[in-house]
Amino acid sequence: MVRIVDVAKMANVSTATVSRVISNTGSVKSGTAEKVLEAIQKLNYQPNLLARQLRRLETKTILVVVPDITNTFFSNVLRGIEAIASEHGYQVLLGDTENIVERESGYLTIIRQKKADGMILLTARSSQNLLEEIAQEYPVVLACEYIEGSKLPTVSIDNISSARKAADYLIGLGHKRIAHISGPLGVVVGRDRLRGFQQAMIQNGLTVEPFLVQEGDFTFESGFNLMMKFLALEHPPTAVFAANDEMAIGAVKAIKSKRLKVPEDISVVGFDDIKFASVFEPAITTIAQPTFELGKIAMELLLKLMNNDELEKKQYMLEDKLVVRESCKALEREM
Amino acid sequence: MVRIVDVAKMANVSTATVSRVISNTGSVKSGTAEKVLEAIQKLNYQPNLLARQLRRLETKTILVVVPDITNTFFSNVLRGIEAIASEHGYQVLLGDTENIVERESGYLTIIRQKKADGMILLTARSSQNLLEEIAQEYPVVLACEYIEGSKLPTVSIDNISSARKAADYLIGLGHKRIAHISGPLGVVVGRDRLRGFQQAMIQNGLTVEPFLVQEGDFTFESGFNLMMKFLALEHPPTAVFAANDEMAIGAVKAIKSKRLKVPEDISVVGFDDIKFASVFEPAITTIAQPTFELGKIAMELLLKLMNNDELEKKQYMLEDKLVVRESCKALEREM
DNA sequence: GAAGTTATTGTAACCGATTACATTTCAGTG
DNA sequence: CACTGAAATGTAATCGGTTACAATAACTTC
Repeated sequence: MVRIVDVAKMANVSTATVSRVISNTGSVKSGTAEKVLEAIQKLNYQPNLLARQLRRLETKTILVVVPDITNTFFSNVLRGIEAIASEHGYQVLLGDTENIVERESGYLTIIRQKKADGMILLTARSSQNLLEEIAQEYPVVLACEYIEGSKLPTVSIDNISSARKAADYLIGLGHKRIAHISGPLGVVVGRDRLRGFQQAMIQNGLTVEPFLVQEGDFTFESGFNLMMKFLALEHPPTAVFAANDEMAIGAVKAIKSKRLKVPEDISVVGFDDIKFASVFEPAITTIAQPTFELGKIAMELLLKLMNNDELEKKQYMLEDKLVVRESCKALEREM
Repeated sequence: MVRIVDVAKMANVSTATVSRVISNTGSVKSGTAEKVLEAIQKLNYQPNLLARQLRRLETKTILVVVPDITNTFFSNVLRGIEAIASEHGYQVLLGDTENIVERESGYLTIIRQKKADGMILLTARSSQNLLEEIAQEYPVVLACEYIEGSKLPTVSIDNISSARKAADYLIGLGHKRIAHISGPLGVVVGRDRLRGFQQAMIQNGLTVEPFLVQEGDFTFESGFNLMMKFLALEHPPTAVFAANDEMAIGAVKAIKSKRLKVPEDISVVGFDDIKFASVFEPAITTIAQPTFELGKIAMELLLKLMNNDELEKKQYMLEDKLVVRESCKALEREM
């Protein structure tokens, strides 16, 4: 391995000078700099980052914890994060919890071990205490999911109002028996989207039938299975709001498996606007979150935290929008 | 920040003893160990990994470079890698090139800077020389894509024979005018799948019409656009083999946009078996690669390389299989 | 109880860079 | 030409652990 001393020796200078040339700090005569650069070239020298980082006590790495990297929603947020990160010379270490809660806390220790300068959580399901404790000491930003009553810096959409928007849309189309396939209720987004759904129903004078709210786990399969439950009813709902697109697509598949049609027989609304939502047939009407933007702002926030800059604002709520496609239809007949 | 000396002081021992307790090496009296552990607890001490790694000259981190993390094919391979990696105490640093070739070489320097002990490339599009040079000095494993004539440790399927298998299937169904939407021909997988297609055609006495082979770039959009070109022909092909599922789905969408049906009017075969291939309608007939397994074996290979173990075998070819679903149909009438 | 082992603990060098501080070089000035 | 201040360079401490080696303690054996 080529070390800085090897370069120094070859160029006939001290390691300090080499270091100065590399990092472009301090003053070095142009002649000397040339000699050094030449030696670096010749030896194909690459500074050992571990050593540098140890000395500077920073890693120029941030950790991003994702619940499911397979989901394009998260990978798109990730891209927003990466764009800003690399702009500022930061590398992104990815942690995929695969929806296993325990893995999350595993990743929390990475930051305590100084393998990363900060972290962005796209999932926050582990104990709030642990999280707040870590956030006291290290720069942490929550994106997409937030924790009620917590003062952690957060970037997200307003899941309650978004869900309300989705339900309002169905109600506006004349639907009255509307079912909801929720996300896991142990997770804030799951609860919030349910709450938004309930608010919309109540505000419009509709009742939320307990059986028409079923708890899913954000997977395609759960969407399929829960929809099958609804379909087994004597009077199935005329519309379904699923808490994410994967479950919405699962629901559509279930409906089709019963030889019913979407949207003619049953309308379906999803959430997230994953890539596939527009490709699927029928194309899924859904709530689009500004994924890239979410990632971008989260990273910018984290940069400020790591710099100890003053934050004008700690919680950001971004605008989502309802993307109307083909999976919903106005209710004509009574069921 | 709590350092090892703080623990040592509190427990009234030397740093060496503390270190021994932490890493469970050497002998320490159980009484002393207890004192140390207590101090660690009390101070909430976490060893600084940078320092440890610098001393040990290892990072316990591997780098995985992916062309597109949004593609479930790659994220599934990644899961295989992660499973084995974490089993052995390794962390996975993810690099997403977003299909930009230059980014790949950017990631290559990470390993030279000792930020990772080894790397697995799920894409190998940059200069072969650079790659071989790096591989001389550092542990590198290629997965999914391989480089012709290179002696790098590789795990992949046999793209040529797989593509032949796909084409043979269409030929077996009676198709004669078969088109191919290839991957980028600058990439080995792209070339190999094309070659397999050509071999199958020729072996079955069919001609490969030049216009019926179009070069795509693995995106949904390119599949759509190229299929539109085929559809503009006076005699469109009766079957299409796309070099990946995204393009296959794009092709199906194009076909449907012309009010034609899959598979009744045109049969389509994809490649990779991404999650969505089975959900899409019609469900796409495709070549399934053992993704998890690919990742697993790649990581096992890398572990051996990093350990300087003898490799019994450097190139692994895994079995793929043709998954027959709904997107193909036997040709009945002549077109 | 002395000699010989073995178990336990401590001291200090080391990993490879960065950087505060010290020293040398050099240009400019009176 | 001596003097001054700035520029260029060097020396050595430092980051926070690990570990080779040295020193000490504890235990056997005769």
